[in-house]
Amino acid sequence: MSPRRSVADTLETRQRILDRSLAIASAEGLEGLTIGRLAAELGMSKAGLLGHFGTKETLQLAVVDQAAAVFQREVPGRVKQAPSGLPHLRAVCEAWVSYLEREVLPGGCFFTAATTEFDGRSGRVRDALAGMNALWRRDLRIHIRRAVSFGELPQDTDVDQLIYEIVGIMLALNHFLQLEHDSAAPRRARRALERLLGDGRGGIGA
Amino acid sequence: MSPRRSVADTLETRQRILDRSLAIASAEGLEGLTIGRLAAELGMSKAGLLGHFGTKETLQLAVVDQAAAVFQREVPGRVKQAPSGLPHLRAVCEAWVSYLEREVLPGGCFFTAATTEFDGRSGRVRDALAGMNALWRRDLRIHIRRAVSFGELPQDTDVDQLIYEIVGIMLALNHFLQLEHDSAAPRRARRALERLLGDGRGGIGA
DNA sequence: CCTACCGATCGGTAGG
DNA sequence: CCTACCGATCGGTAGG
Repeated sequence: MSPRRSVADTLETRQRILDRSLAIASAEGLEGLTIGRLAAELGMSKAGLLGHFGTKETLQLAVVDQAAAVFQREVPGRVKQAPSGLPHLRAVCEAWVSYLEREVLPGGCFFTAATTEFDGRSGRVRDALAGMNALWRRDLRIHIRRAVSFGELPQDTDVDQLIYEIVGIMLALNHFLQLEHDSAAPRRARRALERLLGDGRGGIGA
Repeated sequence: MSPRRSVADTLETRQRILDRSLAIASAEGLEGLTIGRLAAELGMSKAGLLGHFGTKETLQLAVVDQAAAVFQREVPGRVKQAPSGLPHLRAVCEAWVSYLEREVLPGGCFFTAATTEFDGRSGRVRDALAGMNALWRRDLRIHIRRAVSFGELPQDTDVDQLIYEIVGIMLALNHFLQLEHDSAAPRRARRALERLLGDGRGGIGA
């Protein structure tokens, strides 16, 4: 009565495809992820592979979700125990730096690469990437607001300005690590963050 | 005696190819710049087009040079009259923000897009991009050092830290403009720069 | 600068 | 999950 492939096997295959896809896409881009190459690396046929996703765009959307899951696990997932407010914000930023420093994914931050690749286009992949970025900024905003309400950051802190500057620090970290292989970059990122969030005196007033 | 195509005509055609190539590449990436599409948009044959460059890689390298020429004209070229030292550094950064704000190239900063696209690869294009980035950082370094020696920035300024943070501000500007179409981003960039370079008191000490 | 052509690869489908 | 196949496009070349 049981099918030759159980549901569990199917899900496992799907996960294998996604893991390999994410590795390829973070190193070579979401367009560089081609069906033929992916099938060859996985030792399966293109048709068998496409059976799991239907089209390349659906695969790309699934890869975006997978990347978000990895980021969620490696950054906010590592600091759940940090006290609310400024300590949590600092812990999240440190986990973010560490995530980039450890090169969890080959080619650095998947979202930086994919966002830069798709920001000039339109369609569902671009929208999904923009949505993930917006969700993450919302997380940051929550932590910043808490830190302000707890008096750990100045009352006149410009929240969006602070988010802007944190994002810039992370983009620069990815840039100097990936293009220059600059091992001093994580230190520079931490120092810049320290200046923004260090002791509550360096905050960004209005 | 004169050839059907003069040297001037040939150079003009070459420039037409480069201008169009740069527009395509900054919007769609250096790999998205395909010979067939470029030839179609220019109303010429692929063979005629390749006659000017030989291979796609040579074309890509020429596009990198062209992008550098545009950046040179639009950023340092616009502030030659600014007084040496901190005023020059601030003028260069303002021209850089303005360059991104005006969207001189469709799709934003060509170098940001191309660098992210090629940072995980090897080869001449990647090396050319890394070289251009290094040259530009050298320019910034010169201006920062002058500002320090003139006493306009603190003596203990960490020059590479300052470059890191300026680059982050510009990467974030490109990110928020291109992905979020956030019209407040230039203001945030200027504010962040003001905090770094504003009045000589916000400098980055060691 | 052109036409005509090459092998390779693209995303995807038919049929099983 | 497979084989076999599709039309389209890729970078590039031969020959003029």
